[in-house]
Amino acid sequence: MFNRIDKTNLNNKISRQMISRILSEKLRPGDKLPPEREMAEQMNVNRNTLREALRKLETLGLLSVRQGDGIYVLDYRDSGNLELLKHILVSRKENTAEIIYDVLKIRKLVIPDMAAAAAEKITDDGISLLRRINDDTRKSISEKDLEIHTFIARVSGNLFFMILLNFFHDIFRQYAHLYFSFEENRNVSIKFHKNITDAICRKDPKKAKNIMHDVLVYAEERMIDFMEKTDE
Amino acid sequence: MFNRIDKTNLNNKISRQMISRILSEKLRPGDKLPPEREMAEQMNVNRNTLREALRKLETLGLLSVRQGDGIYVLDYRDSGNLELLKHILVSRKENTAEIIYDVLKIRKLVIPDMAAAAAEKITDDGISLLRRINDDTRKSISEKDLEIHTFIARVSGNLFFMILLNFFHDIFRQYAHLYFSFEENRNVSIKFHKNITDAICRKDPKKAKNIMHDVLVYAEERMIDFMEKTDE
DNA sequence: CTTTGTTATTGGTTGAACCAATGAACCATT
DNA sequence: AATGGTTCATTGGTTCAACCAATAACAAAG
Repeated sequence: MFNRIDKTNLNNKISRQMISRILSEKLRPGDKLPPEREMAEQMNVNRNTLREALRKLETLGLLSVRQGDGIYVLDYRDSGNLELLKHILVSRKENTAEIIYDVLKIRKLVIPDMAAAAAEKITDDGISLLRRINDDTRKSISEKDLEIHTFIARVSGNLFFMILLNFFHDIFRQYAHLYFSFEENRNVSIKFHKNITDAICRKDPKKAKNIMHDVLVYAEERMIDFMEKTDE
Repeated sequence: MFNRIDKTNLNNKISRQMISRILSEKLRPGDKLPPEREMAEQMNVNRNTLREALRKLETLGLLSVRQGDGIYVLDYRDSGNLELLKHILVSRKENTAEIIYDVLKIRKLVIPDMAAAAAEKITDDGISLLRRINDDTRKSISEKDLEIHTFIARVSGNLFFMILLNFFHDIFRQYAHLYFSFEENRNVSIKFHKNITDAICRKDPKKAKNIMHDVLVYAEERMIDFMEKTDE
């Protein structure tokens, strides 16, 4: 009904401005920023507030802050992290599609093996839990999909899988509603939930991997359809 | 001769302490932290300094900070990112080996496809550049190895590959010196550099992928040897 | 030319004050 | 009873001014 009011904090605005300066290459790797006191004055904010923003950029791998020396811009291709990739997707509208394709490609590469690992490691308790999640009829398909994937990630026992899955969910969250609004996609998911649950509970890594791979290929195709349509 | 003096910044120490409290589950997901003023007093640091640390934890996906309400601990399995994984590896010594295995597994899954993508996308300019890097005799094998991988990542054109490669380098940096101290490993790398360069320059994605996969399997085995030895 | 000391610059930390969002309690209207 | 309005204490957000500490650049000494 109503749009969300933008209540982002000041230090958030500062960091977003600086990130966009770096991603748009107005600030280039190796560049030395003005002293904190000077930058704060230029932006008309307090130095402490600016420093909180700097700490964030530092954590994102965009800046190197050296006491007594100064603040330098890093090459995000060398030091950037996944958190940064999210920022790029919301700030740079031009290459969105290209980056999404790249992310889809790696998702297709990684997540099937996550399902295989889960099928290898699942315990009897895990099996009954997974079946219960799958049989639960109260939740929407979209919610159930998220829940099943998250559960599989945890069963895989590999923290790296969990982190990557979270990342993919963050990236594709905005498209989920669109995707599940089509009945055909919903039906594919219902079938997928049943099949992947069976494969994992039967401890069949190969089958789990194949099932996961197939559904990702399907989702990728739908995704590309969306992107091409919104391009027009 | 002398040990390095710990010159880490105060806000760094604060964030490390808080991270370790969360990872050791003294602070659990959903827990509400004391007010900033109170925490600052407990730690005997200034509130502004504490806030810089909080900003970092927030960026790492460990905390949710809400004005007027309070600060809450998030479940890092839901919201953590790769940067956090590095922190875990330096702070939690117990599961180091387990996490390293997990990382090795995903590296083996992803990086071969990066080589394949590079072989598909490389241009004539790229080919001559890669050959020049490979023929350069001034650099150490370790340096050249890093340079070749980084170049392949850039040629792949996939920012996600670059970020993951950086992550892997960060993780394994400390082991690189040990690895390249063995002549056998150095010889494997020399051969690998030659072969992967040839495959990519001949635009043979399949071969590039296989070569990359094989060398990662070899490195993984050596890595596991190291880990088992240091365990004893 | 190298080493050592000095100094200006720049990030790091501090304390106190005030602003702004939130939630809880209470009240008034319906 | 249920809903909306008001108030207030709590808590994060921002600002200001001052001082501490690391670094680089330069000068001085050898």
